[in-house]
Amino acid sequence: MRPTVYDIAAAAGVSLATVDRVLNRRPGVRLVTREKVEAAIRDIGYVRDVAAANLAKGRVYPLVFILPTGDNSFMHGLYGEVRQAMTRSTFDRTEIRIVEVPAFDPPALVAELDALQGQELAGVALVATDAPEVRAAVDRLVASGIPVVTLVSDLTGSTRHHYAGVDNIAAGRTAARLLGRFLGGRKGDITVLAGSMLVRDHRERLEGFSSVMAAEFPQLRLLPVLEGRDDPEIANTLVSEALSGSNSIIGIYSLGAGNRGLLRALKETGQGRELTVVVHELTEHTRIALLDGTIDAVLNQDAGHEVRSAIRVMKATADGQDVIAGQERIRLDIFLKDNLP
Amino acid sequence: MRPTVYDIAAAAGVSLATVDRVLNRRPGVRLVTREKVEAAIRDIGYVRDVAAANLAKGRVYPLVFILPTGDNSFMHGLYGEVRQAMTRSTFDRTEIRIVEVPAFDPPALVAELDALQGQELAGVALVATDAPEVRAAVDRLVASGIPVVTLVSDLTGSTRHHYAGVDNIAAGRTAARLLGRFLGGRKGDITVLAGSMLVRDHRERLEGFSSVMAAEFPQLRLLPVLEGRDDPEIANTLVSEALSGSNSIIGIYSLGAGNRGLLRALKETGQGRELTVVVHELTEHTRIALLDGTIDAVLNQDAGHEVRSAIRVMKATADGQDVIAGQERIRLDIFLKDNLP
DNA sequence: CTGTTAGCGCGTTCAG
DNA sequence: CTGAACGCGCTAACAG
Repeated sequence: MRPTVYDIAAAAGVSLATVDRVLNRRPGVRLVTREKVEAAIRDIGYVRDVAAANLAKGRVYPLVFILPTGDNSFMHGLYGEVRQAMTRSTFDRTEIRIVEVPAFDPPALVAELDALQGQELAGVALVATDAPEVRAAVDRLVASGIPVVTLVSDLTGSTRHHYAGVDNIAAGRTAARLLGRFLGGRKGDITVLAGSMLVRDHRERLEGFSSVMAAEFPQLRLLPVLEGRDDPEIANTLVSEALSGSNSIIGIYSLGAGNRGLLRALKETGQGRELTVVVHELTEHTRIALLDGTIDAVLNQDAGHEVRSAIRVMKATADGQDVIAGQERIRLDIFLKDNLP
Repeated sequence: MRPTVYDIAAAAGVSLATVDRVLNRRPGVRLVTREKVEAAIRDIGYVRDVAAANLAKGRVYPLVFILPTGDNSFMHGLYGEVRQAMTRSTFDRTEIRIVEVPAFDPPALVAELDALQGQELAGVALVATDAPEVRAAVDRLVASGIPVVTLVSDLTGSTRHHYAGVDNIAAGRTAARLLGRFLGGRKGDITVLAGSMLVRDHRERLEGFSSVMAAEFPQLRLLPVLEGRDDPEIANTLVSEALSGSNSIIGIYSLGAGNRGLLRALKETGQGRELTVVVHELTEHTRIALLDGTIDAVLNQDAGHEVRSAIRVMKATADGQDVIAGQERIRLDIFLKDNLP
């Protein structure tokens, strides 16, 4: 039988309350007593039963997800996954609240972040816009003792506890190699469609993409990046213009959202041209395009996995526990038409 | 506050013990009483607190993993993951036992399966060898009330509760498309190295591979399948012979384990030839080969995810709960040299 | 057939 | 600074 608080009380020759105080780092225990108890804990190899502790405490984990507004399928999916998680709240002992902020708007994000100060939270997850003031606001939150995890897009250099998202440099590199190899030695131009260079994930994807392109596929030339703000309308316009303006374009890499617009442009302006296309995020639109051959590969991050992982990590961080690293690594999914879920 | 057993007792006008009896489908309750209680449960929207129940019961989940012996990195990895899981046993309330059986040996597997009958188990996970007698033995186990999940290789047509592994037909199809597109229109022969046609996962991969090859890459011709029994030595011999015997081979698909042997053959006999190679399972060997360009893509199943998923499913099945479907889907990982974990 | 009661492992008053 | 005692939501004897 696994040792309990009774065992350690007996071993240390103190009462339960004292054991509890040292377990929960509460004041009111003399140094000598504390050390005696800590020794006992180590000796008998005690591990706290979190379930029983939570039961006794009636613990719930109040969690906040800060998500950007935005009319694209990926964000819709992300919202959906968070709502799914809310569904399991009673079971998980979580209490999830969604806060919406305008996309690509650092001041708005900072305001929401600061508004969370002082609220008794077990964690906040945010899709970070990469700006110094956001970094500072996150650091303030962390300093106030709240577990913070970035979701989808990271905030390197901040003190956030964890990042629940894919390695975007690797994603860009992978896209470059797929595109390069699928083009099989052909020579021509590549157009890159991004959302905004204000978010780190897009910048990183571009960085990875460019470096592999330059190093390994010199016969392919990168055109200036198109910024579609993850908006289908803008994306459509930009890609249509690009395609009409040049017929040396043989490949497209769409590293942001708003692919609905890209697909429309491909169907209309791209009609009859042989384009190799790699895009990010599996949605109902990109799925169909993959199946009908309009695009060749989809790189994806599993929003459900990201949300569940973020929750696990926030809970664990809130209790000072550690997590299974391998389980929390968000993988880059590569979908061809053959391995769609 | 979420309703408890007390609330339902009050609502139904009975005692706790009676409530407990109907909750746990135990005998000793009159039909009318039972119905009254069930109505109350529905009315107040009661959901049982599994953690509290497990605490009260002192419940542990005795689990058995039946794994094949075999000197290849994938199986070593799988063992490692199960051992990792054993590490978390106290935390998970699991009690995991590993049973080893010779690989590709239906009678041995059946014997072990039957030996498990009557043991009070919360679940058994097995890497299934696909044979009618195995199917029957699994069905017997299921009939005796033990949750059974297949791991890595499925046993279609049996009554196993769940399969924790990748879709191997999709894996084969994906391999074909990667190989076909990476070869960019070149014409030549493709060699397939398998472990054994006795395991369903290998048969399915071959099936998926062949069908996409035939339908979409007619310029590529499949050579007769090599069966290496997932053994590095045998694989080395077979591949070396194949390569020496023909110089029209331009691609290789290794759909089983034992890639150490394949890699040796490629280094020695394949020296200087331009081969496009797709293999299964990321191991220390295939990782290096991917990085140094000996192979072009690795298809992988995350053994850690498979094991954790199998455990979650067995526990849930044992308690009659349901699982998050999306979470238990085992994805096919595609690794290029750029997105290695 | 049904009800009472004492725990499971832990946290938390409230006296001492 | 320390200890005794009760309760979290649920199960399991043991009575009736």
